[in-house]
This record gives sequence, C-alpha cells and structure tokens, in this order.
Amino acid sequence: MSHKWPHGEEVVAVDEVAMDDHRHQLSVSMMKMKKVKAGKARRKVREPRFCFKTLSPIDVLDDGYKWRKYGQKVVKNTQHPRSYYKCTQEKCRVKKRVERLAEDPRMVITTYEGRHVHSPSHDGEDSLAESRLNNLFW
DNA sequence: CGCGTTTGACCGGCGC
DNA sequence: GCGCCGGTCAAACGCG
Repeated sequence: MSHKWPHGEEVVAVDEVAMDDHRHQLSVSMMKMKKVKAGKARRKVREPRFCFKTLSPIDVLDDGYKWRKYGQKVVKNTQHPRSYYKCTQEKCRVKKRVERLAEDPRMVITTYEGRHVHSPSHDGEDSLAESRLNNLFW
C-alpha cells in the first residue's frame, strides 16, 4: 500500500482529512501536502494521484460526482476488499479507488486518479462546502 | 425501463 | 519461465 506509484510523478499525501458525517462537509483541519518525486518527475504531468486518508463512517464519500463501481478486489495484506470506481461522465476518465483499513474499519483511503473535466453535476444545494473545497483544492 | 451494482474471469506486469 | 498480485472488463440481476 505505502509503496511508490509505478508512474510516480507527483504524489500528494494528505495527512489527515476529517469528515463530518452530518452533512458531506469536509472539515480540513490541517492538510499537509508533500510533493514526492519518484525518481524522475520530469515535465509532463500525467495523471496525478491524490491519496486521501479519510476518517468517516461512510465508505464512499460523495464529492459531487457520480461514481460507478467497476470492480472490487481483495488485496493481499488487507482483509477488506478494495473498491474501484469510475466517473460516470464520459468526459471524465477519473478513477477512484477506495480501500478500507484493516486496523480501523472506520477509516478509508480514497485515492483519486486523474482530473475532472469540470464542475460537478450535483443538484447543488447543501453541497456548497464540497464545491468550495473542490474549487479550493482541485 | 434504465442504469448502477455485483461476481468471476482474464490480462498484464513484476518478482522469483 | 512460471506464479503471484493488482486491475479492468463483461454479463446478469436488482433496484429505483
């Protein structure tokens, strides 16, 4: 799990992201982003991977996009299955990987792969926080 | 009726 | 060269 990515270009490791289960509000207390260059991080930023260590009672966090599950596999060293999601938007080839921690079932690692083409297609009501976070972050 | 989810199999890459 | 591990696709079913 904690290995380097095959294509390792730019890995942003977020130390801690707290999730409020009341609404889908992400309470970001402190985000530490470390730029890890895997050997040859040359120009050409392919597809950045964002690893989110999310503390939340829910598995799949709704970030404002629609995700379609396309696979589930149990990885070695993990007793819990890993879920693979993909953005339903055709323009978006964004992939999402959700893994649950064996030690802490209440903690999940959400890994986003790629960039969304544009703003989320949420009906936008109480998801203002998300949008803001998205705008702020992505 | 549409599509999102589910499960199994297959493929590719890497390690030994 | 074979085996293992991770990842993706595909068909079917269920639910909304």
